[in-house]
Amino acid sequence: MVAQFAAYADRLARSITVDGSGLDAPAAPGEEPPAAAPAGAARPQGRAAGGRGVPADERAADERSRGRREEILLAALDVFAERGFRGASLAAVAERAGLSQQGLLHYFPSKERLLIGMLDLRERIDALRLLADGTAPPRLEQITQLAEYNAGRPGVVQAFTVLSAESVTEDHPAREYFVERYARMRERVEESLRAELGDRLPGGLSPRDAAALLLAVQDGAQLQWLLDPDEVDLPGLVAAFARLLREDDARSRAPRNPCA
Amino acid sequence: MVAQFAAYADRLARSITVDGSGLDAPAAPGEEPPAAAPAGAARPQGRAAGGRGVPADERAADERSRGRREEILLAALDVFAERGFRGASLAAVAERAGLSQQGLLHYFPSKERLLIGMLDLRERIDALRLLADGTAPPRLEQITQLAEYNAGRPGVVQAFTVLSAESVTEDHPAREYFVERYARMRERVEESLRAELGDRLPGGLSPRDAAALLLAVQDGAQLQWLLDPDEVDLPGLVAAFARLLREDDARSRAPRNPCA
DNA sequence: ATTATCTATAGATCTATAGATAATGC
DNA sequence: ATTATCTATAGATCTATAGATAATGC
Repeated sequence: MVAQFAAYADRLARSITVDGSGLDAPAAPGEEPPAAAPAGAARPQGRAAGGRGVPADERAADERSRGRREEILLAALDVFAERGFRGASLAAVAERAGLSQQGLLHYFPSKERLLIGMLDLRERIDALRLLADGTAPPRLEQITQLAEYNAGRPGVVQAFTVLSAESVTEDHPAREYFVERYARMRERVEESLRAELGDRLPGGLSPRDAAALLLAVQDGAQLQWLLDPDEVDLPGLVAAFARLLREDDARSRAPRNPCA
Repeated sequence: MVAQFAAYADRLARSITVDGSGLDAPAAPGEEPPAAAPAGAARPQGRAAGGRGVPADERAADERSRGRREEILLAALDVFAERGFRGASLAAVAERAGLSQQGLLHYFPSKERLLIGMLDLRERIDALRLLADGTAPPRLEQITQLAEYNAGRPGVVQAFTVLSAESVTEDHPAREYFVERYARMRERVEESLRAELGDRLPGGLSPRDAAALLLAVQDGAQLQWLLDPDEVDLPGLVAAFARLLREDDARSRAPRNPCA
């Protein structure tokens, strides 16, 4: 399943490099991933890879370099998803990206910087996705759709599930990233829920707690789904929780005693 | 925080070895953990460790060996919590347990077997805990209390958060364990919810989905709590979700149209 | 000159095996 | 004889540095 993601992400990254689009072109179902670069099949020296179809401009070298960097970052996402940060080796990422380990270190001076670079790229991709959805705070409906979207990208889900949990371990380079990411997301989701459902939620739940719960449900459901995709319906679970939050929206707004 | 757990677990393991009790003696708040065995401070050769206060019987050697094994397993839990399975070294576990790496391999012939052994021990401890609570299916209230209990044992929580996520990676020795653990827990919690709340839950939620969601909430909230304990109230979130499930328990049991 | 690569390698781990030594318990 | 340990070490990695080589673009 990781390979399937790689196919999508590969095209995605190319498009982002070129013009920042490509986010509306999900992988056609059943489409075969491109054959992975065979081990040792490094391209001819000096032949940069990123520029397919890019009009040459004054920053051609930059563009090429950026394309290569992103290829490496996508390989890193892939390998970190498969083995975690500690379990992945630079050599494995390099092989996936089709260059030598030392070639990789030319772009990212350390394994840690590679991880940070990969998380930054995902951040930019996600930001683009959100922009495409407009600038209004995301509605509950859209958050639910995210689970649907994620169910088609097991590689990304797996990378984030593995890395976020790993990040709580000692001296993990992504710890700060995840602490801030969750704080930011709690804020954002709280705001959305408040805008959409008001301050009064079922069970006397505060929008703040509901936000944390919604994120918790996503993460927890993803873990169960990764372990047993046939038994666990990821989008179904997230949608069910969303229904719970909306449940007596109508009822609680109705007068307490309809008979009076 | 891991050290704090170690203090508790140490005593716990001793008691379990001796008579299977000790589960009702949680660590006194503020109690200092015993100083960790300093590196290299191996005990005198041939002096087994597990038998403190154990009446000598015909299986004295077994008992001693079991005590030592459990000491090692508790060290393993500790180290795996801190670094994950892939990030932990046998030498680190051995040092924590106060023997050499090769001494450790005398008890567990491989790192994989050490992990399995550790998970098995937790399983047995949890089973004892459940037995102490009686044989009836756990009520929602008790499941909520579990979060409270867990909030005082960050080491165990961290070990399970890290290892369960890591287990979705390639060829991870705990994958099967976690697949089965979650399947089993979904069944058990579903049964409990059905017994307590019936088949009709808020939002048209099925007891099956509610069970998966409850586990997801626990795991997801634990992750956020591990990353930022000051910002995230673990037991509070789980209790809030439980309230959501019970929310219109009374209301939905009432006749649909109270005015008729 | 800069950029993209590579080969070679130092230095640190890491898992696991081999085989020795000492104490315990029949 | 069995059990608990240790020392020594093989063999495999793994990260990162040093320094060479080739192509590109001023």
